[in-house]
Amino acid sequence: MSSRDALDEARQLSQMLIAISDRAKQDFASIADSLGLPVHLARAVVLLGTPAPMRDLADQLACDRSYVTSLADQLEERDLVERVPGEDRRVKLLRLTSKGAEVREQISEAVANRALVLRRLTHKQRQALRPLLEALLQEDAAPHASSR
Amino acid sequence: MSSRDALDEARQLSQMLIAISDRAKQDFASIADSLGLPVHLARAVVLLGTPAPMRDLADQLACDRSYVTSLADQLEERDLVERVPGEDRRVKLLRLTSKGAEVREQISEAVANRALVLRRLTHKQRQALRPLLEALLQEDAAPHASSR
DNA sequence: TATTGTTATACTCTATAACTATA
DNA sequence: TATAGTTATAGAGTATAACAATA
Repeated sequence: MSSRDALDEARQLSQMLIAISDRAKQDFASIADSLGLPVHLARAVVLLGTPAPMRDLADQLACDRSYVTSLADQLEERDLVERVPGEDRRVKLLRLTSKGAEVREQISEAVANRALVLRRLTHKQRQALRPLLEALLQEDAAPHASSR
Repeated sequence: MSSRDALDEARQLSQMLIAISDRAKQDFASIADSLGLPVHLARAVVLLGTPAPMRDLADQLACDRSYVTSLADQLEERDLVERVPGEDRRVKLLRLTSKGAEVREQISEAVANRALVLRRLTHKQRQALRPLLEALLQEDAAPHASSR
């Protein structure tokens, strides 16, 4: 019975967390949209605060290198990014153009301003929230003998 | 300056929330996978706790009716769901078969057991978390004159 | 006329495999 | 031989549009 309650509580909290993050993603999508960008391009722009090898971007986006090629093509078409040669001559870095940097600034500011955590929580509540989120994000420790 | 800090804090917290929900989704995906189900079918099974018109499922999944047709086909192939006629003769209800109900029970239990909120938080922490999440999920109230 | 579910079709996002140029 | 980026192609997931049956 109390175990059942715990499971229900877990389900509820999990669903709330997912709903919250879905909202945050919607917010991001609508910001990207207001700038005329598909979400995946906006994400890439945000990640390119500093010029990076295409390979690194693939790692950060957890996607294939070939997909980064297509992202880079789209970003170049929009004049947001340019490919610049790396030291290792196999490598190409993606670097924001000045327009790209401007767009990145706009996204970044809009995201922060619309953030649910700012609109809905007081400073004190945010302070209370952080350690809870940190606990949730702990890496799986050396698994207990019993689990799994 | 303190405004800048607030924006950084907002970014951090938002990213943490998204990371947490991504994990929860990964967990769900791996549960679905362990039962041999694609995620979208597992989600549908979870939603079908009680028989529902295909139209309702489309609303809950926020997808097109035509896509529900294809979900229903796949679920029927696996003998998890059957189409039963509704009162309104245009309507078909999706109802879990006994196998479907069993699978639903398995998913539900696995989800709750693996839930990060149970694995990482104490009871007290969960109690502290809930009101914060509730605040984050408040509907947008009558917008302030200033906003937007 | 409007709505439910279906069918056929097409699109978007992303991956895989094979290729090139370097290392 | 292994790695970075590219190309061509294919797949999964989902939508759109037109349709039949019913309301």
